[in-house]
Amino acid sequence: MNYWLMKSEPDTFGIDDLFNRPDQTEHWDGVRNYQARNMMRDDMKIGDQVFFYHSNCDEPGIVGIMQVVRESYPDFTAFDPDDKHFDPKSNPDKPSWYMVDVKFVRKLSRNISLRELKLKPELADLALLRRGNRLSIMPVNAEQWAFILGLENA
DNA sequence: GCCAACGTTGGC
DNA sequence: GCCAACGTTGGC
Repeated sequence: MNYWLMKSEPDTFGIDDLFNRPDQTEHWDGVRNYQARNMMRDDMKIGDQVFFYHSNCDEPGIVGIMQVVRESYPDFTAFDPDDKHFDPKSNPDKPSWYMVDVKFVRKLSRNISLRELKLKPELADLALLRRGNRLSIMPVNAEQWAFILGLENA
């Protein structure tokens, strides 16, 4: 099983929005970066666990856990001229962009903030903390996953 | 293929 | 609002 971290701005789509979705499930559309797309398309498998990260907000950090419940399929929002993430170069015959479905697992008992994560030498290699990394989807290894969960009740 | 200009992300 | 760090675009 693989572990991931996915970013979203809570003003647009936060952990509570996922919680309130029918079946507590949503497609993760709008990813328009090739590296992130490749991870979703090729590597994200059903059952993979994902940290939900709130970005661009008062206290950026990890707020919950979700899991992959559907593997990659074309991101149809790329075909819709009225959609914010419309991409004229993508079409149903040859889609450029893919997405997965994720399901709410649980909220963390507290927000494990970016500020806190940065203080931990154990997380020096976490992709989220690497200089200049703006990817919206990043891998987390098993050790990092366990360490971060260990912070929850610390 | 190079690279300058531009747009976006996202922490602060 | 600022700005660093990219990724993308397009002229050449």
